Amino acid sequence: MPTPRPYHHGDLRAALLTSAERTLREKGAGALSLRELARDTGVSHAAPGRHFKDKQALLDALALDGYERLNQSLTTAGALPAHSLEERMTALARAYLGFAVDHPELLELMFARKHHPDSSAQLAEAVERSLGTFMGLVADAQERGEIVQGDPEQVTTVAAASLHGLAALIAGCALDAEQTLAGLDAHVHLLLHGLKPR
Amino acid sequence: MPTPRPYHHGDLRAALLTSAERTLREKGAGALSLRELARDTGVSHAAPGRHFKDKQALLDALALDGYERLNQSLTTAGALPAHSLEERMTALARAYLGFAVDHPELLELMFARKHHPDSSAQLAEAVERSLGTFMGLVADAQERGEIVQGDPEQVTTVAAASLHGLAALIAGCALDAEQTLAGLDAHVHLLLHGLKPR
DNA sequence: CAACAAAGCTGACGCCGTCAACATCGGGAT
DNA sequence: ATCCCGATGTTGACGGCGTCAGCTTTGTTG
Repeated sequence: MPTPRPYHHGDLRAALLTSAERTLREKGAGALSLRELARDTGVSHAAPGRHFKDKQALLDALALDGYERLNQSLTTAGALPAHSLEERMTALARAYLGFAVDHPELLELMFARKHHPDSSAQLAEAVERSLGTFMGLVADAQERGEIVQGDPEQVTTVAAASLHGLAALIAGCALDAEQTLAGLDAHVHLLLHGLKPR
Repeated sequence: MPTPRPYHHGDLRAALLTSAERTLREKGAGALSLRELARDTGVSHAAPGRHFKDKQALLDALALDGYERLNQSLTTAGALPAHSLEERMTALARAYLGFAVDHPELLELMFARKHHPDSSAQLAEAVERSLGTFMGLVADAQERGEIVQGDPEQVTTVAAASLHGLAALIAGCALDAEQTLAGLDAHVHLLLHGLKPR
C-alpha cells in the first residue's frame, strides 16, 4: 500500500514558507491564502496556525527571509574585488536591482508598512544590515577621500535612496527592468558625479 | 418626521471614495472592506458593486485620485518662482516628500504592482505626468547648461528615482520622516553635486 | 511506561467579495 | 402626459477565507 503520510509533517514550517514564496512569485501577495497553502502542502486548513500566529506572521517571515537573501547578495557583491569606488557602488547596485527584478513581489512585501509589532524589530534590524553594507562602502570611501565628507548616514541615505527608488520603480512596473539595468552604469556615474556639469 | 434617506444616494461613488480614503489613512489598505464601506455610507452591501466592478477597481480609483493630487501638488511646486535649479528641485522634492508623509498608505497603493488591466493605462499615464514635471525641469536646466547633457530621460530617472526612494522609505517607515525632511536640502545638494568631492 | 508538550485534525463562527434576481427612481421619447 | 428603460438601489445566497476551541496523535523526557 502507498506509504500513508505520517501524522506529523516533519518540517511544515519550512514547507509552508517554500510554497508561500512560490505562490507569492506566481500570483502575488494578495492571492496568498493560508487554506490554499495548507491544501498545497497536504495538511489540514488549521495546521499553518501552529507555526504562524496569523497570516501576517507568515508574510513577515517571508519578508525576513527576503532580507536574509538580499543581505547575502549585497554582502557578496560588496566583497567582490573592485578597484574604484564607482565599481564597488555599481556592483552593489547591480546586486540590489537584480534582486528587485527576480523577486518584485517579495521586495514589495519587504517594504510594506503593515508588519506585526512582533516582527518589526527583526525586520528593522534586517533593514539596518542592508543599509550597513552601503554605509560600510561610504565610510571606507570617505577615509580614502574618494567621497564627500559629512555625516556618513546622510551620504549613505542619498546613495541607498537612489538605488531603492530604482528598485521600487522596477518592482512596481513603473520602469522597464532591462532598460534600467542597461543604464545602470551611467546611473551610478551620475549619482557619484552629480547632475550638474563639472 | 425625519427625512427618509432617498432610495438613490445621489453621489455614492464619490461618497465611497471619500470614506475609503479615510479608512485607508486610518487603518491601512488591508483593512478596507467593501461591505464595511457600504455600512459606513449607509447603503446595502452590494451597492458599491454598481460603481466599482470589484474591490481592485475601487483601489485603482483611489490610486488614480492620489496621482491626481500628487501631480497637482508637483505642478504647483514646479511653477513656484525659483532662481536656481537647486531651488526648483528642492521645491519639487519637498512637495513629493510632503505627499509621502501625509499619505503614506496611499503612496504605497499608487505604486503597488497589482492593478487591474483596465486601470493600468490610466495609471501609467498618471505616472507619466508625474515624471513629466521632473522631465520639464531637467530639459529646462539642460537648455541653460545648468545640468549635465545627455538623454533627458536618463537624467530625469536619476533625480526621480532618488526622490522616490526617499518617499518610499518614509512611507515604509524605514526612514524617519522628520529627520529626512530636515536633511532634504542637503540631499538635493548631494544629488546635484555628486557624492564625489569636487 | 507514564505524562506531557508539540503538532497534527475537525468543526464552527463570522466576515468577506461577488453574483443573480428584484425594486425603485428619474428622464427622454412618443 | 405617459410609458418605458437604464441607472442605481435592495435582498439573499454562495463559496472562500482567517481564526478559534477542542480533540487526537506522536515523540520525548523523566
